Amino acid sequence: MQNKEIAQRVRLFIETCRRRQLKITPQRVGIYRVLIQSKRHPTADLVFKAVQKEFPNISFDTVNRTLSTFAGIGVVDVVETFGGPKRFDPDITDHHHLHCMACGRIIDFEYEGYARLEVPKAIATTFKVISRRVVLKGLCDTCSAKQQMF
Amino acid sequence: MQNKEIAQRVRLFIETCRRRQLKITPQRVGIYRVLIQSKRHPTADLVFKAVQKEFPNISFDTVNRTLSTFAGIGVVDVVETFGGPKRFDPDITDHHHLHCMACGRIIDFEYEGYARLEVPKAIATTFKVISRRVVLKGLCDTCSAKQQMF
DNA sequence: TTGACAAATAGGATCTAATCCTATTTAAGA
DNA sequence: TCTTAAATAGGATTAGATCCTATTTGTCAA
Repeated sequence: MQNKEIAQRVRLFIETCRRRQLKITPQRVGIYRVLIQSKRHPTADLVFKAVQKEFPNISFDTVNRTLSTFAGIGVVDVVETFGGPKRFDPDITDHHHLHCMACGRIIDFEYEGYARLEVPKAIATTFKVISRRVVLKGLCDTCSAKQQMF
Repeated sequence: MQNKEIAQRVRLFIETCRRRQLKITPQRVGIYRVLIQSKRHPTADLVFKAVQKEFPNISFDTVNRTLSTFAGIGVVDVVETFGGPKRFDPDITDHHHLHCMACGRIIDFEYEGYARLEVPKAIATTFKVISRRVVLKGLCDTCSAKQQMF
């Protein structure tokens, strides 16, 4: 990601914080910068370790709490998992997930075929849908090569 | 669920265990019976508490380990969550999920529109898909009535 | 600018979920 | 039966997440 793009996204992020009356702290900006540059679906611990390079005294609690705050204002997504630590997704545009059941890897993909996954009418009336995603479980190429047991 | 249906499912379950060379222990059968009669998506702890009524000395570890074993042989599903304890789904037929972001409730639904969610060709060649599910996040009726903040 | 105040942070304590360890028991096949 | 490997109970340990409180800091109004 270009420095220019990062700066632009940080600017938008700051706007969002103001709109939501969240204080702009150096920690929050630092965490956000790490997030948008991290490879996909980091855990709080991974973000913590990365942010520590810039803020040696930052606490895990701050990172974790901040990630939840970000999720609350829609700046980051919490992705579906099948156990284990929470994972965050800085890519909040529409996309879908493959989950490898053997190694736990999550692979993003986009597909127009799912572009307008329509919500059944019966549901639309009782449930306010905010995001929609297709989740495919299975085995990635490396893992299915290794084992025949599934 | 009718006693007759339970007995039939237990019979099939026992067959599956034999096929996989798993010993048929009273604990396993007890856990399985609780599972198929439990309301949807119980945690290991919930299953544990229910099974304790029949087996006062059963340990949590046994229940938890057994649930993983069951998931391994496809007798139960581990469902996607967004943090918190693992949840198991005794309904292994195709269906989809609504997740309420406020109360955490998971609501099952079926919809023919999603019946044969085709897997993109590019993916089918590198990833062995075992299950497919549409996951909708949002707010259930009770929660969206309470809060306007999303 | 400065001062006041609510919000945010650091750091440790606590809680909860999950897994591991080991002695004992038990299912299943010979 | 007898044997053996698998499974269990129960406690210990680990990992992830949250909570608590004293201190610091961003923001807004004077």
